[in-house]
Amino acid sequence: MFKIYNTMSRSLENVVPLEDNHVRLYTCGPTVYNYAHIGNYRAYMFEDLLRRWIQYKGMRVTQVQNLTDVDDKTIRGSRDAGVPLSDFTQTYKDAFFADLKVLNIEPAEHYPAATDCIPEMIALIEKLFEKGLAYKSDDGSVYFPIDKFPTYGKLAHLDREGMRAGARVDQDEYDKDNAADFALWKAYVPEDGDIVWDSPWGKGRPGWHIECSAMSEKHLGKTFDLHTGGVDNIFPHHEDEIAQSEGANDCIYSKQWMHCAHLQVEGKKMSKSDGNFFTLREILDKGYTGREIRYELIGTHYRKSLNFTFDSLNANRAALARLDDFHAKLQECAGDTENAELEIHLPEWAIETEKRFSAALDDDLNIAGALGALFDGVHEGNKCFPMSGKTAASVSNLWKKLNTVLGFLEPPKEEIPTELIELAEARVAAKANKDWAEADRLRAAVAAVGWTIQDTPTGPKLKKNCVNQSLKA
RNA sequence: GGCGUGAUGGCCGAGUGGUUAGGCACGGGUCUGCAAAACCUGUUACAGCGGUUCAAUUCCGCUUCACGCCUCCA
Repeated sequence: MFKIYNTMSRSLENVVPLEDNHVRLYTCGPTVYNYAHIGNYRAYMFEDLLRRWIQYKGMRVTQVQNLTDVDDKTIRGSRDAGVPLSDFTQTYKDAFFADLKVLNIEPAEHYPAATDCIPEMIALIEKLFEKGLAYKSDDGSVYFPIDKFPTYGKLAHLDREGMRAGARVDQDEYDKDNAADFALWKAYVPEDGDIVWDSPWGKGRPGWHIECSAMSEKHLGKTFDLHTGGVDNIFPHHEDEIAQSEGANDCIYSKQWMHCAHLQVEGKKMSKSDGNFFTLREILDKGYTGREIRYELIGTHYRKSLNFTFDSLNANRAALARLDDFHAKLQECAGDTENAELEIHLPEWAIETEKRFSAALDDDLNIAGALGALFDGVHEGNKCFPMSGKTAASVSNLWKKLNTVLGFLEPPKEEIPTELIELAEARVAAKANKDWAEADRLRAAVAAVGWTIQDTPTGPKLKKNCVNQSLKA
């Protein structure tokens, strides 16, 4: 049974879909005003592991991830760039999807953009008016009166006393009944330029929180199974979504909530002034691959803050190389063994590996435990080489199956340059003549262009070295 | 002020009331022309102080330290 830590109940709970065998999942997506940073991708990576694990358990997933393409930042960005909002955000939408590919994050089923769902948001706000859960202020904006929603604060576990009015907001600056009331609809201001929609309450644009309430309902219904995001979303964003949706629909919004901790870089909170702020692209430019970054981002339990460092990124290369080596040997032994009913040829240690792997991920996505099991399996498997074709092929099948969850087990295909193959062949000849000096010279020549020759019983093997080993921040 | 996390060996990181996590790095050995990889093997940790217990890194309390949230940041 798959157990997760539900932020709402603050306890471990089984994942049992409301609809038979179908998990409906809402994951808060990016605000497309810039290239997403690796902290963003930590969250999306956690959600990727989550959806892949649900599928591994034999359930179907419908995931919705919203794209916030209208808000203060996108409007400011498009104005500064002097391009229309839709052009401005399109650049970053495209970049986002390209990044997901690089990281091998499985696409969600729906990526609704806020600007495509304005009518749904307006309808939801109208409903809140009918229930007395919305009011228009003197500035023309529409707010949600949290005092009229008794359970406000149930997710964040904040009470009215805890939310000290004026703690960080000057009450006088607002035309709200209560400083903690949040905007459902923001009245038009000149800085918004041509970014404006008509509504029953006048021109303006939607507030941020209403977006997710409207889009989740559109694609997943009034009640769905799981809602996720970064811990910083717990309050106020998710709390406000609950107030809006449960206030309007009188039913539970999301049955369970999961939140991932933040990512730090070199032990500190990412910030531009500390020089440790990185977009995915910047890490790639330093010579790391999407696969290596995936391994780094997925490898720490989602509720623990992840310290992203270049040292650990470098260490990951060695770990991945160990996995790749095992994989390569497996392929070699499997050859083109036919694939029928290979499961029955799984050796005991492989069965044990799968068992431990599953038990770990079932336990609130204990990825470190799962990886421990995987590496133990590699260790056991390494002792068994050379394996029979059938055994290797069935272990290889298990490897593929585990990779549907991990997404980094298939090594990238490397084309070996023909001149290197020639060098390796020349070296075989030199070795046959016991001309060790020439053999070493040829090996050095291969090494000079970033490749390694490994002598094996079946001849030399060429492997590309990890690139840019010494790169640092 | 309120709410809430966490402190594990050189580094990263699981887990457990008494029995090997794992990865990286490092040392020794086997194999190899030499390497590489693999295998064998070594270093044996749970912030501090109390308490519960036959037994605590694991449960409870306190202390110290670090971190997060308390209005739009994943």
